[in-house]
Amino acid sequence: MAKFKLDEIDHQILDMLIENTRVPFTDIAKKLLISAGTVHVRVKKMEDAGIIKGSSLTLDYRKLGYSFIAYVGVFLQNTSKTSFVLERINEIPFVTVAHVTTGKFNIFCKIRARNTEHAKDVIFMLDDIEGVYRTETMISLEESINDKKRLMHSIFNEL
Amino acid sequence: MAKFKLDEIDHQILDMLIENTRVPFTDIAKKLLISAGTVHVRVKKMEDAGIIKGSSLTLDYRKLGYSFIAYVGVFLQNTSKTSFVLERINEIPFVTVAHVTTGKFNIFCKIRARNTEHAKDVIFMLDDIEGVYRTETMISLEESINDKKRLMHSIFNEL
DNA sequence: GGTGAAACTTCTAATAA
DNA sequence: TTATTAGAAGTTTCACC
Repeated sequence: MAKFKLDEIDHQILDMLIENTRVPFTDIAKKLLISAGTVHVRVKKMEDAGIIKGSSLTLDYRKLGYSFIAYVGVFLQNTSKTSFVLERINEIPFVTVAHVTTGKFNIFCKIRARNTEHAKDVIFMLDDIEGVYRTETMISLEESINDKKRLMHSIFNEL
Repeated sequence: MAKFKLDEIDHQILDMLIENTRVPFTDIAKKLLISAGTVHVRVKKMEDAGIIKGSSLTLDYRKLGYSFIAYVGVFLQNTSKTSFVLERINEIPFVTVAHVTTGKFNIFCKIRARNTEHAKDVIFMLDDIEGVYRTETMISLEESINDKKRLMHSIFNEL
């Protein structure tokens, strides 16, 4: 995968958009002392290059009644069943992220649920999938860090 | 935490914005057969209520040269050191997420790095934090699922 | 590459229903 | 609560640096 070259202006644009995707290009232009047209062209270029894959809202799931987060490690009976199991996992909407991993687990999921009762149901669904040997759950007591922006800064400073 | 009431219109608006935060309100209005002003008022209401916490770009970190993802479980010598350790972890920009957890680990992190070499450095930084007993790493071979929208649909259908 | 201005589109807030 | 509307603001294109 080729590393795309971004210059300082691109970095600054991404930096502002990462914090708020709806910040007007005219504001970005003003801050960076360039024209709004330039911002537009550069954003488009980054979209075309696939650097910017999309944008999404950050919602407060607690306020929607979903305050439970857990990570669930999945052990398979046999790694050849990985894609089958992933397909089944994909049918459970409360699993928001899943990775195939090396190390302790074969598959590693993040789940979101209303409460412990509901989480239990979700974990049982995972346990019940054919090919799953057992699971191990880590309940999140607190999401302490969640920071895209800091990473971005490091990436910028290194490039 | 009170559960905020969203009606079908709100759901649909969120649904469209989750996929693309820059979709014009006029487009949303057209699709839902309401006025753009109404879309505006409803989005503002959801922002004021804190349901919508913000928006962010989805970037392709691989294209930026960061294709390595791992989860790292941290064992502490003593849980009383949790907040101290979290502060130190927070100084490592390549740790993008951290949760305090029950279960196997005391703290659970997600890291992003350029490659295995770089990941090793990051993990060593975690290991070196005072109060950290040891760590356990799970390397992501493949991010198979990452879907906010599906969760949103379930939340909508349940409310 | 970038600019600046024109043409076009969207947003927003006030008013009315 | 929702719709309309009109002025303000933002986006996008393009001829020209």
